[in-house]
Amino acid sequence: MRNAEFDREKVLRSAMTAFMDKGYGKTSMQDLTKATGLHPGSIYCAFDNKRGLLLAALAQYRTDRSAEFLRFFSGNKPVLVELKAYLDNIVQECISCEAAKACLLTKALNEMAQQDEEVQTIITENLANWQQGIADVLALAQTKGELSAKRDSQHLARFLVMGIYGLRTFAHTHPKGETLQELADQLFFDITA
Amino acid sequence: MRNAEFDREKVLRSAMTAFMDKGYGKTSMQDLTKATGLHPGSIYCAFDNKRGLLLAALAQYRTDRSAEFLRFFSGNKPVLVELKAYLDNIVQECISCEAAKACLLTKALNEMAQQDEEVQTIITENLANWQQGIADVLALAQTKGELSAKRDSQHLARFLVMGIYGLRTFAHTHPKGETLQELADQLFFDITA
DNA sequence: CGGTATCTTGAATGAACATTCAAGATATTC
DNA sequence: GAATATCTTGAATGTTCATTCAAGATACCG
Repeated sequence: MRNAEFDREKVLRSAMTAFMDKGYGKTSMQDLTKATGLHPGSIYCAFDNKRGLLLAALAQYRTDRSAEFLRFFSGNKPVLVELKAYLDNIVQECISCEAAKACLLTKALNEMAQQDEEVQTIITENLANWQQGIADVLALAQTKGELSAKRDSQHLARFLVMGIYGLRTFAHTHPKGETLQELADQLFFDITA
Repeated sequence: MRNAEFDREKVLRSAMTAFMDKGYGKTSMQDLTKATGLHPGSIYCAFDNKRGLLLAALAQYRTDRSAEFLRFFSGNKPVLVELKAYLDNIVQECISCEAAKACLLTKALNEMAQQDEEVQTIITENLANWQQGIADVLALAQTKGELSAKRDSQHLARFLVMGIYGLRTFAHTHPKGETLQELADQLFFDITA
């Protein structure tokens, strides 16, 4: 008997980064062996193939992002304050990482659209899950009286999610930080005012 | 002497569609010969290589989109009515085409980010040009008194463009038409109210 | 109508790639 | 410490792809 030597989470996070840098298609197996430190045989043993590694990386991404979400919405501060911090963090991500690294889900979604139905389904479910998280947060803000209950929280969540998608695409064309922050502020205002 | 036999515009539009369907990387030369009806040699003769064909297709896309823009903003109706029709048309595009086909520029931008600086520059310029077109339209609406001049037209244009980017990404996850229309309506309201 | 410049054709080329697999290494068990 | 089950290694494999090029076809000119 003998156990695998590599740290699965570390490997998956390296793979995530590689996929976010170049996209799935242009990330070669050689890139992945360099990024993960694993040899081809090990990758095929552990994840079946390149696509399997993508699926595993997507699962890890979901886990990591969920944990991050819970950290931001711990309930220690007013919901809207937490939401503002969450948005500001997204802006920082867009500025600091080289733009492309913004979100594995949307990056892969753009690339895989109409090509790999299973991957697309997984990504769509993850994004729907995230959107529901946002809707729950907004509904909580409404019951706490921080946010007007006039507009449906699901409706607001859809608009906010759309805005965040747009913000990330906008960041590709406009690496200037202040513009992104201004847009995020406007988005927050339109949702909460 | 002898002239080329193919119709350049038709060829470029076929190439555009092919690139929008599969993305640049996954569109093989075989796909392109099938889509354009040209043999490899002819493509290389006319456009140097696959990348040259992409550049030519991007130029054609810009031309086509500019013409479409002018058609929508001809000045026959109130600016805001024209703008609403323009947005509704984008929604229809997202619904009817298989989502991926939404916009060659953003699709290519997502794919090429951090990889082909020249292509990225061309795309960014095209998008900036489009954004300025929107800003001009909004400024016109302000001088005509259709739109409050309280918010800067450049600021409004950025927000609208961000929204449209987001709408297109949202369409990938949510092919349902009414949701997209609702989002577009909300976006129009937030800009004009 | 013949000559020629240019275009078209599609098989050939070489590079890059995902994947496989047999040999080597090493932890665990008895 | 020997046996063995499992993991690691990385060169080999076969495929796919962008690109080339020489032969063939065709329009234009004199």
